Amino acid sequence: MQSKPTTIKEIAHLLNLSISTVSRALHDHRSIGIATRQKVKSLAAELNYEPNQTAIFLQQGKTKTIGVILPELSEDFFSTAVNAIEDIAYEQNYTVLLAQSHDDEEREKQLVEKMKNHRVDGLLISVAKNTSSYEHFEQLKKYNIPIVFFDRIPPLKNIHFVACNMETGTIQALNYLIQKGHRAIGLINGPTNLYASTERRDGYINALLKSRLKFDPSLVINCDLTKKEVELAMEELLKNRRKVTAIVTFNDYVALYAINYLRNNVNSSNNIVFVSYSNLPLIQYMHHVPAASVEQYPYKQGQKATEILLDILKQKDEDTSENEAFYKVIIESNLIENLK
Amino acid sequence: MQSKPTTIKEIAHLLNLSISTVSRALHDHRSIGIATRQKVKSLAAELNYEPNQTAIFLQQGKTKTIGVILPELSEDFFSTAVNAIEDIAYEQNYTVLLAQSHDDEEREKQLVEKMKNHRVDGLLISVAKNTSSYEHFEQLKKYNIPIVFFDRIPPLKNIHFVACNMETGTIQALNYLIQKGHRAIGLINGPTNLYASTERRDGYINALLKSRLKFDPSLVINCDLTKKEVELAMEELLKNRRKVTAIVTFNDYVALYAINYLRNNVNSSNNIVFVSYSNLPLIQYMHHVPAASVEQYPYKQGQKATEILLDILKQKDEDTSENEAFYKVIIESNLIENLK
DNA sequence: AAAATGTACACAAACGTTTGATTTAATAAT
DNA sequence: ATTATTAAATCAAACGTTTGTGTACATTTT
Repeated sequence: MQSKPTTIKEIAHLLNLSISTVSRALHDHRSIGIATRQKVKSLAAELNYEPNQTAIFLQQGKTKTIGVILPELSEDFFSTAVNAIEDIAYEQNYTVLLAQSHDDEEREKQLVEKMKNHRVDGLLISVAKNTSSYEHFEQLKKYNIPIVFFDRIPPLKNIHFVACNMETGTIQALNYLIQKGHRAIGLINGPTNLYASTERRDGYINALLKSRLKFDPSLVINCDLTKKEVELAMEELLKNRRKVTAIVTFNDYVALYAINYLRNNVNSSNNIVFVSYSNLPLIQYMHHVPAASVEQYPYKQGQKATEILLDILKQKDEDTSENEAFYKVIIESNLIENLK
Repeated sequence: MQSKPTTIKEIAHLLNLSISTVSRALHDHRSIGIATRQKVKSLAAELNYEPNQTAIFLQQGKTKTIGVILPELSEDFFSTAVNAIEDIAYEQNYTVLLAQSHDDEEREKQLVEKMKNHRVDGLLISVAKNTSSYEHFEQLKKYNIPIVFFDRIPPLKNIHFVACNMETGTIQALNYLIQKGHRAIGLINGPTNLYASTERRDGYINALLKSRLKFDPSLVINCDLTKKEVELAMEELLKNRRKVTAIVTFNDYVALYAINYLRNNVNSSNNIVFVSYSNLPLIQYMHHVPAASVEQYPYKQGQKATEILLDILKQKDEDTSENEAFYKVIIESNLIENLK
């Protein structure tokens, strides 16, 4: 007995009513008599009627769906963010269409296309590491599909975004290390095209200058965050003419790679202090813990980004006026000491 | 210049062709002259035409979308599984609609409804911890929406599922411990209504019996996997008249809680050996590492489940015949020793 | 030269809704 | 008694596709 789902049409036919009457009855439209309303509703219930959303989507030009494109779901930061996104979306009766770019620009572009074709109402994006052209985002604007970028934001002018201010966190990190007496502090940074890398570098430099310490460019190394390049970076830092006593790493994964590299390749007397970003939940259980982490609040970022997007969508419903204000939310990062 | 998306209709009008001709031209239908095909295609490209999927969905009665409902995205096991699911879905040009039940039966039911209304082609579900009634799943069968359960499967007869055989892994774990000389081995298990709990318990008992050891029920404690209950379980195990020297824990999180409990509440001379499940990626960096973990292959499970679902969908397209075979895929778990 | 075949396109229905405009009948106002 | 008002329901268009059937014309077959 695998009946096709009941339609409004069948109900109409069964009750000798018009389709529109049934539709309105189900929506409690005042122009429908209370008696027929009841008749319709009870028959609908009996037949297990459920509105076909795809039809409604087509009719309304909205899908009550938001697309989410992010680099890697297996990264804790992003899965936590999606967690938040889904929570907020659920509260407001939206659904989440999820896809990962695997940090591949080409795939990212395809996904944007796909999301557009699916007619998502809006998009939440954290851009791929190596994305260097941004037309695929610009295009969506033409179709009036709002995007809110989070965490990894592209260098574009008129966009909505929520991100963490890594500079303040970095300054806190540097101050923390400087205060502990460290002078030769390395920075294993991310790819130069990421804004997050720029922020870390700026914070690094500014903190040094404010403490009247000299900035030594050879202590800052960019890498693509893979294990291999992190190890190369470590190699280079250890070769530096100054003895590096502390290292700031782009994120906890980089810290892991670096710490492991030390354990495996260097006489363990080498007691470098690490400060990292992200503050992964399991970090507190690690062998050699980074002394502190700059917390980036992934849940809060996901939450805020979603709230903004849903807000924009609501405004679009109400206003007709072109709203040209852009949400630019900065969440301040914070240094969190890891108690050992 | 926020033009509404181009439609097939506009193209038709612009070229003085019928809508159907344009549609067919874009699909390279052989009944359309090659000249018009070109004309249509180039104009479509020029106008940035993109088919409106919602219209196609309605027309075809399919959405090329699979729904995924799982308990907690922030759990590593599940985010890894989703990672796999999205990968496979992407390969086959499907999209993923994602939602989490937060282990709440009521929310799970609502989500199933929502997915049904969204007319997902199929569903991938890992059921909530405390789900105890299953009509919401049964209902979907009526509408011919296939479900493939993974990891947390309900006790129903005619269902598709892929799961890990925890019993063999558990037996391996017990044998490993027995061989190391342990005799009083505790088991901190999950809720009794989970099949996964039953499997662990069965494996636990069978391994003991095969080694001609007596099964002591007081060494097996069920809990709801929260930190609090895990600590209560530890308390109870430590109170046991026999001196527990090894503990098998339902998963790595439980192990974490238990190990931390020991660190904080007991004189550290207490050197209990832990064996756990899951094998989280960061486990190798932990302070006090479980000696071994039963790997459940979350990526493989997600992958397999998705492949099965897409397979079923493909069959539905081709055959009309009622296929009443049920996929029941068991992935063997494996004990993996954690080299310290 | 008539009939059969093939080519290139158009017509129109269908998918399941929502919604503005219209109709019908009953009721109230003048 | 006539007109205006209200209530209750219907009609029909629209959303953007796909697809079975129909048609006109040219080409081939006999």
